[in-house]
Amino acid sequence: MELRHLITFRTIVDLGGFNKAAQKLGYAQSSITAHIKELETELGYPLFDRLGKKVTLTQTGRRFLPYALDIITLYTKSKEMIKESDEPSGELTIGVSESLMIYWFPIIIMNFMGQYPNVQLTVK
Amino acid sequence: MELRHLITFRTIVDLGGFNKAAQKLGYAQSSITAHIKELETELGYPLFDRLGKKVTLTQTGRRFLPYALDIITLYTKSKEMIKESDEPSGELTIGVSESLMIYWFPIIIMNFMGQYPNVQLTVK
DNA sequence: TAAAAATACTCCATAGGTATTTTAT
DNA sequence: ATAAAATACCTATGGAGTATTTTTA
Repeated sequence: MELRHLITFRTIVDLGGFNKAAQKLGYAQSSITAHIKELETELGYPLFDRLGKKVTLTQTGRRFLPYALDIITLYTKSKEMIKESDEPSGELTIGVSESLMIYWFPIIIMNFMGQYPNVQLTVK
Repeated sequence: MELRHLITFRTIVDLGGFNKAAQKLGYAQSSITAHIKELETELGYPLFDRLGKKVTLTQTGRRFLPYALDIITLYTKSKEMIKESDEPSGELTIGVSESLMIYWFPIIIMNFMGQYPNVQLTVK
């Protein structure tokens, strides 16, 4: 199972067609066909009814959709989580002289807070 | 993202090594290395600390594991669900003559009930 | 006949295997 | 010295594209 097949699947459902999905995802139309064919083969059932110009979810497709969506969001979240937990976080207290505070510090603080939003900064 | 990479990942964690995972999953050891390398590249972080003879989960690996497990079970469930909803289910009531009932019916019923466990069968 | 998907084909990337090398015990 | 993973290399499969054909509205 390839995540990008699920993404293709979802995109077709969202946009209502293989062509549109191909455009949006930057694939050739035939690649979209291949993605879905792959999924269908793996699941053992067709996901779409092909009716010439229109394409509709089969019952299997309708049932499979929520699983596909869940898997996509799970993987997305896992990546976000990894990224986030790589960032500095927690509390940080620093002391600084008044003169420095006036000239340089505001800029430095702004930069820092922008870069590390999960650090709770206290200035004394 | 390839589901089989996640399965490989889980198997390594379960068995505690690339070689054992390779054996269990029927891959060559180098393929296991490739699977993990692929995952690590995609996530942007190493999943294991390689310590010569031993292999340990990194912090990222530990954090990613539950997501991997969830994705695997989700996909597995989706396939089961599709299979099940393909099977006949519901209630079925049939009438049968006594003579037939005595000789053939028991066998037929047993077969039927074995094949379609979701059909509630009533014999009159 | 026009719009959309399937198919045929071609090319290249990559998955998986074998054999070898590296590394920590 | 040994057990385990990484690496180098090779082959075959398959993923993606282009061009064409099929289909039904």
